[in-house]
Amino acid sequence: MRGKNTLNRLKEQEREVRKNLIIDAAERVFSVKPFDNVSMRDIADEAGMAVSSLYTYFPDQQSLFVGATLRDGEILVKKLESIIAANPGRVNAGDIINTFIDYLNEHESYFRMMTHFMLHGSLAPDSTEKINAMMRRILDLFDHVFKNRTSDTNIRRLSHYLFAALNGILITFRRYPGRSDEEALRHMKHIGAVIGGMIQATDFKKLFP
Amino acid sequence: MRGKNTLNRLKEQEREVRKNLIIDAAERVFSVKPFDNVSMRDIADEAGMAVSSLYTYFPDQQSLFVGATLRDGEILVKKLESIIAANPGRVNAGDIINTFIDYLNEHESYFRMMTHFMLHGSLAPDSTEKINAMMRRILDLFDHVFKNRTSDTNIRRLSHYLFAALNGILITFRRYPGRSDEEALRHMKHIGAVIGGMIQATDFKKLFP
DNA sequence: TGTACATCAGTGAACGCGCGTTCACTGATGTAC
DNA sequence: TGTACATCAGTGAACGCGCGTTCACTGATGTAC
Repeated sequence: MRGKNTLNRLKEQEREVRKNLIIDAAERVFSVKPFDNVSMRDIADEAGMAVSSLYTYFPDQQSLFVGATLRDGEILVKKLESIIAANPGRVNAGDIINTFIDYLNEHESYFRMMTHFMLHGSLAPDSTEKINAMMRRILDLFDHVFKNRTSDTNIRRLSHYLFAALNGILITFRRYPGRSDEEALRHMKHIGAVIGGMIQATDFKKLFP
Repeated sequence: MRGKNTLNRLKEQEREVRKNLIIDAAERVFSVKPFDNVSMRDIADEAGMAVSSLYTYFPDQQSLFVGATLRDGEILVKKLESIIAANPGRVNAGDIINTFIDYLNEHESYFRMMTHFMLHGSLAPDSTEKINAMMRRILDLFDHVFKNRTSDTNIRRLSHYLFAALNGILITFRRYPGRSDEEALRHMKHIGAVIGGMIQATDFKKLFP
């Protein structure tokens, strides 16, 4: 019995490793092709396995895509948490903004999926719930930027603003035609700095009493 | 000769009318289905004609989609222009923001296409140029919000910020799960008001010298 | 006015293609005796 | 230790489907004489 459990546990771990390898491959494909054009065949090729093997680890395509989103989202949340933990009293807007931009710029997969889900809306109910839960966690972390600077209702609204504005920067300038990736990133950071500067300079208690 | 020209001119006008009817139908479909899932068959059905007839007016699907984008963009530009013309000295950020949000909220097609092109990037060169030209016109109009409030370089950067932030609002909250369309629009206006308020309150000369 | 012909918007069926997914099978590994 | 059997990740070929696009054709309208 005991031996059997150990074996099952090892098998389960092995399964997780494979799942992650598949997601790794998927992300490499995402960085090259538009999200909606990525096929199960593309991912299988990149992972060096047969298409049908993907279905051993993910019941269907959407599960694979959502799995990748959640894995990446988890990492982003951890990064934001560590920034906040480093300076809990006074969280710097610029640090949060730059971390967010860097992360979404690097992790094409996460960025593409988020916008994809936002634009399409239709998603299996439990997937929607998982993605929403993650968005709420990110908003909770954004709240720290505005803490003690205005009422609680306004804090959440400002986090929504920050989240929307950052998404907008990525979507609008990530693939700005005629610009290299480095130029695009630099430009996004500049615009991010505009947001950060305005947030730090604004007296929210006075502006939204 | 003269008669022939008149006939040709009438035919050309008739052609434009048909093109617009097709685009009207396409927009009705866009408002119901995700942009990437709209097929030529959908549009033909909605327009009440055979699929093959669409090709009498548009050489291919992308031309039809770009045609719709440009037509809608033109209307948005006109609206923004009239706001600016009404009060050229001191353009109110809130008016511009609300017009933009209302328009993109109503014209699903324009909104979806803009984000689609932004996310995919790959587009026939002359289509890219046309869409970019329109984006530049919109940015030029946004410039008026910041005119005389900072240096010219900063003005353009602020217009980029405003454009990105507004796109982000639409993409993030247009289809917020569990909210009705009216609630979503109200929320977007609220966040838009945050942006407008901050823009009006910020002393850009001091913040970005 | 009547007839033969030209034009051309619009049609319906068909095309090839890539997609997500399924399934009978393989073959390596572990287990039982 | 050797043999028969069970398990199961991984395979390759096939499935049905919806897509964008093409094309030979139709039929109404206009033109020439």
